[in-house]
Amino acid sequence: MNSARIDLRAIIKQEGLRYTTQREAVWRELQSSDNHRDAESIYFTLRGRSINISRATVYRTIEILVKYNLVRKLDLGDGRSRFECKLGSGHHDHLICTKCGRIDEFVNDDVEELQKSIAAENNYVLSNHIHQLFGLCENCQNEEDK
Amino acid sequence: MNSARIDLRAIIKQEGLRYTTQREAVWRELQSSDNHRDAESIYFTLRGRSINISRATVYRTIEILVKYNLVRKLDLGDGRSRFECKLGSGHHDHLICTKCGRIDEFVNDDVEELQKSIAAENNYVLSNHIHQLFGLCENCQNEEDK
DNA sequence: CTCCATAATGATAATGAATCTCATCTAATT
DNA sequence: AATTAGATGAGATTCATTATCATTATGGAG
Repeated sequence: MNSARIDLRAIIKQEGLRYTTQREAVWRELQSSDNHRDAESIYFTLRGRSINISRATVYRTIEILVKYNLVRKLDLGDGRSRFECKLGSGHHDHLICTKCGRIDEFVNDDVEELQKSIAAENNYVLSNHIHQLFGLCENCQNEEDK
Repeated sequence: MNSARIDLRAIIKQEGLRYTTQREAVWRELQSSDNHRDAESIYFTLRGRSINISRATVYRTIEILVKYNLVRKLDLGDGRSRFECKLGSGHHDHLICTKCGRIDEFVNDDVEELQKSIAAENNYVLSNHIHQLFGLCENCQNEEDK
């Protein structure tokens, strides 16, 4: 895998933007931590590490990372956006436990193929999709039994 | 199809709730109009018909309709919830044009089956899902050519 | 290395959807 | 018609996110 710092710096520079400590910090945080992080969590983690950053800058930086396809924005239905680094893992969709909030990822090529035919049948040119399965994860099913 | 007014009144009564003009109006509006309505649009439509109603009541009524499975809540990714009447159409998912906002519906049993196996493989008990395909509709593809 | 234009930041105000509060109103039973 | 608990409306509140704008700092020029 490429060094992420170099990747971002290159892109940032190429666009005539400036490579700042805040932008680097957000990008590192998104790479090093679990996926499905929300902006608030990133904000507090960085503040906790004595990195000067504001919420606005967290959002602004994520916006850039999304724009340059380094980060994917997720809407898991709980009112806040989640973000995941796109390096190091291919496309996947999500299973979400409605009880404990656990998030699992899945990949299914058959579904992807069907999406293409559905789009074709309806004369759409597909750009992306949201596919989320909600239910009870294994642990929470067992909890229900008690 | 059953008379909707009777349906709602019956459910409302059965639950010890009260059948009000506001609740009837929201329900009628959701039935008679296109799907994918948002709360604000319902609010203004009803106000435009000289029906006394507040935003809060629109939201409260929709909450009841969703609870009793008469209405489905949709999140189409534009920051506000949409609602569609569940009478008169079976389960379906959505194709959304990213340019003009057009919304089409699709049904695909193969995908539904695959969702079940994906859930099973991951030891989830499925309760619902979100499946949305984003892209350019036929009209907007043609616009691009010009 | 210093200067400097201007991009980026931070504090805070603003926005917008959705919910909550509470005084007032009204459905519906007696 | 009286009663009472549920329902409503106006407005306040919340929460995530975006906009504003004065201040700061990056990075190329000299």
